[in-house]
Amino acid sequence: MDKEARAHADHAQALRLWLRMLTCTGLIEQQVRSALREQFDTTLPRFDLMAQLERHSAGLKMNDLSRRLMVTGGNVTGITDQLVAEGLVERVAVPGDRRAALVRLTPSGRTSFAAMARAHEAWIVQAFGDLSEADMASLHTLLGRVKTSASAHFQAVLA
Amino acid sequence: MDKEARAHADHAQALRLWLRMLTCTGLIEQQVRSALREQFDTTLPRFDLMAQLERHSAGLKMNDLSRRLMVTGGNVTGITDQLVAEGLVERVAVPGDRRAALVRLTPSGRTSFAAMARAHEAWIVQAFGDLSEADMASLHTLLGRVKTSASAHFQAVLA
DNA sequence: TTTAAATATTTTATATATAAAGTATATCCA
DNA sequence: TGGATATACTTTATATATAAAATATTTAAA
Repeated sequence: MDKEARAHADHAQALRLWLRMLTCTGLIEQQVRSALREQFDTTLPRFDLMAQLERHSAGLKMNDLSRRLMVTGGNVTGITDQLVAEGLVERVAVPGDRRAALVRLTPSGRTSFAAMARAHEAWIVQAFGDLSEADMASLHTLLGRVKTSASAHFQAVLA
Repeated sequence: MDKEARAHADHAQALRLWLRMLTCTGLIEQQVRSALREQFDTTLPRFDLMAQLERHSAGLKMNDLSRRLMVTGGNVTGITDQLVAEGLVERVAVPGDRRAALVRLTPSGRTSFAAMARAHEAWIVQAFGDLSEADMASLHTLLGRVKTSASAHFQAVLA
């Protein structure tokens, strides 16, 4: 196979791989969304936000949530408003800074999240159920390489 | 390690793997969205819809698009409306069925998509640039297992 | 110390997305 | 044939998501 043919093959391979990644992620994500809605009457963005707060019991500023969830601040405002309306989360004033507000789980939110997290874990374990521990370890390693590679070339493409 | 401890380890491993999959997919997807917007003033859903039409030059029914893109019919209606407004796509009556409409690329849409597809391929190749062919092959195989596993357990969770 | 710049968040306008209801047409079958 | 069903699509209401503008407050600087 000459250089050009090999380069062409690489392109097709990378594209096929990307499509399969999207398929896998989408498949599991749809399942999680669907189950969250049916079993807990909630959504994935709300679950994700609560998961961050669960790890930081003192609360997080909107800004922190925005960075950790990798979404815009306006988005965090909307989801937080929903969760506040549902009594699962509360905004607390920050003593030294009247611009900011800490968001944290209410007791009700903490209880509610615990149940969802248990179920969520079970869904994920089930989704990967046919893979051996070795499979999962290899996959984790290879995806680590993808993460590094994609991050490294991110700036280049934007520039 | 006893049975319970091993089970616990599995859970953590599956969750970590899932989070890493989400990170990788999100990283590349954000990059693609951003580049599509900056370089072609369009969006990923529009690109995806046009990609389907490119593969079926005779056109696809809304229904087909909905299944292939794995989104609801209402969603396809909205994106198609946008593309029609931009002159990239057209709705054509189906001879035997007055309910249905074929959607297909206009000449302008075909030209426009060709340029985007070329760039898209380059972005993806770049994102996976640090992986060897062997890495990509392994990843493809392992993700095949994930796809099968997640599909198999999909019904079980919903039931 | 007043202004300028930076930070934290919300608001606005717009684009996806979904589920569920609505409209129109086709098909089936008694 | 003609009414029940199914199919194809759109519409509606609502929830995410973004970018960009607006608001409020803090910090830095001249």
